[in-house]
Amino acid sequence: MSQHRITIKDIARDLNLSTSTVSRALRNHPDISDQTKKLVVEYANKYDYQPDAIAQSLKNARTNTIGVIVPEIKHDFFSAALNGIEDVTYAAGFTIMVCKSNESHDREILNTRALQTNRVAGFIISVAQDSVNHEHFQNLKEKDIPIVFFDRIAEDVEANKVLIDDFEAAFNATEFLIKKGYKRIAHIKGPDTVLIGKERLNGYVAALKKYGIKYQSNLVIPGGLYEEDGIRAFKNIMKLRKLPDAILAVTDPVAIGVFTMMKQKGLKIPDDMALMGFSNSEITSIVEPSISTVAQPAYEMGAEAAKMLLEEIHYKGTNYQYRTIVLSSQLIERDST
Amino acid sequence: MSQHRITIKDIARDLNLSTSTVSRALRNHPDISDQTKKLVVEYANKYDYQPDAIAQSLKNARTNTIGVIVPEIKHDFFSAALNGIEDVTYAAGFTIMVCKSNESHDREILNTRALQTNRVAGFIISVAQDSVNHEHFQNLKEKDIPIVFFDRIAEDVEANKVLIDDFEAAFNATEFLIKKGYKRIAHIKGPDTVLIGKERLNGYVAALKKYGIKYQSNLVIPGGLYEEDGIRAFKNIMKLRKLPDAILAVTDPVAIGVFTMMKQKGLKIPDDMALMGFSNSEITSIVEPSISTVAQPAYEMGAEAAKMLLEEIHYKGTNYQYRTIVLSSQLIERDST
DNA sequence: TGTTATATTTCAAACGATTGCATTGAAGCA
DNA sequence: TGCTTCAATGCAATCGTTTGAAATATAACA
Repeated sequence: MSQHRITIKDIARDLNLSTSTVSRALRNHPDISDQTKKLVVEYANKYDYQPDAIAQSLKNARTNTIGVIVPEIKHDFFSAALNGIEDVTYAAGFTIMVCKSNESHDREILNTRALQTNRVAGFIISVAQDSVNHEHFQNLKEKDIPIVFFDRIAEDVEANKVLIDDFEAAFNATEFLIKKGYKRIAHIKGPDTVLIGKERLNGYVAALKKYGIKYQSNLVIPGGLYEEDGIRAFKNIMKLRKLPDAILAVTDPVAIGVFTMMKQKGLKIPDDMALMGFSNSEITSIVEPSISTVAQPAYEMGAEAAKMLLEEIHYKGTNYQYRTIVLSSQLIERDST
Repeated sequence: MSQHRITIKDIARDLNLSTSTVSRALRNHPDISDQTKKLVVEYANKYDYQPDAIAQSLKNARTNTIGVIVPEIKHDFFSAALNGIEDVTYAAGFTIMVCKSNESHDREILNTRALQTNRVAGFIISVAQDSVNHEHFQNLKEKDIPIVFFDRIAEDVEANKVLIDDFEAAFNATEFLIKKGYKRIAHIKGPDTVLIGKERLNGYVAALKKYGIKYQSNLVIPGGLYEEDGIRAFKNIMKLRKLPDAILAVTDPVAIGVFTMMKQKGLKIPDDMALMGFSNSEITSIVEPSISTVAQPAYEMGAEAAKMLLEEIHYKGTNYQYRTIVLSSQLIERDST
């Protein structure tokens, strides 16, 4: 019943050749005569021979698999990035192993172990929110396993990186709000552990400063990255003695959380309060009023990360130079501001 | 620099033991003395020994990897299903290789080949829209590689399957619209190649019949599965001599396409026309008016598919019985109807 | 015909882990 | 002392492929 797959040995036996000859014939080695090559290749095609990637990997000490670790899959930004990664790696004949850290440091560690155990040729990682240290990444580096970080960078790890200029993007977004005439702009910030959170906060602060607006710490609301964080933050905003007239949320999901709360409370957007998100999730363009946001090129970030990783994997020289690619983000003005 | 990973051989050499003893000690084989076990295990921990999954796979003729093929990643339904799959397989010590068919038959074939080459222990598949035949799946079956299909089933392949009762769900949705008093209910259908499309259409037709409403073929609009299909279909609907008073879309993305067009055309939802989607994407609850839809338990479908697959992989008996799990869908009434 | 060069092909080891079988050593017993 | 028994360990083959080196066959030349 189970006709197990045909191997090089089978071909060698049936054709009265040695496995080495078959192997070389299939890889078009110059030593092998055209006649033999033809024979072998035809036989291989006839019986649908496919080399065993596992055996090849063992021999070559390297797989054609890329390990990908993301905090979450069901999230427009990450699923778009995964699309980009998959397309590029697929085109290069690689396969991706996808792990999800669930924003947990421990699970991220286990993910790196599992993927390492599977000898992936390299890693593409977006760091978990709760990642308190990066020993597990340093560990990979010590073993010379290439890593590319995207969006959620590990600052202290030397590696290729793909990101947008979060500082600049937040600066522009804030500047935009200021120029629109908003006076009390609140910012719902991300977790302190995540670099993008810090950068975006800094951009916000810098823009206020440039326009001579006094920075008020009570207008910076601790938030998070997801919808429930936005909901929680909004409730805290509503407790303020004096309400802001605009909110800059650190991510779109946070903005969505705020958005639903605003509607629920009967607040008019943008008249009572303006709202701005971050990353141009599909949803921000469809809700009403549509939400202004900063478009992050998620697909491209994934694709660029994959390209860089493949480049590093194939690099043969001695001292490889890490790069950081900063993709441009784009402010998208909609009805919420 | 690159301190390559430590192997059983290294341990054996350093401890003056044979590799067999080390291997057995690590797997807690009864033949090995406690003293030796302790020695080996401590040494292994000290140097962070991790067995090479590739070598193990080669020996065992089986990996701890599950191959997943979905038509698309950036889609609420699939990314939620992927979450379910990842959680279950992760808990079982398996890793997933994710491929995306882009709804293309050819790419689906190449995906199955690539994953097979990587000797995945089994497949979880949602069939591509353009999949014209299923030889590549039959091929896997002949090699006794377990497959579980979810949502987009291959009817003609005997295997485990996870789906919702699309017929019933569409029937209920249509019945619901009828009871709400809608008289001319149009249906934007999916591609004929996809089973869920056919089933949903049948459910729609059956409900009309039950309530003595004459089936009008011009109210069944060829659509597709995605937003652009909805947009296209809506344009065709607007060409009808007599407009429908409700639209049942085959998927949420299609409904979203219709939704944006309706807004653009200034149609009042649900007064001018009601709208109903399929699968409860997050977005349907946030837009205004919110869109009624049929909730598909996407995460659970993925999780169930993964559980079934693991069960089949671990099955030791002789004649395995395939099952089809039908998860219940739930009609969610919102403002669009 | 013997020698050398060249074209093909085979041998054998290797990748890292597992496992049936053989070996070793010590204890137990007559 | 010789034999058996049993626990503990080692040997060697194996999974499927690759690859340096050796072997063989063929041709070419003197």
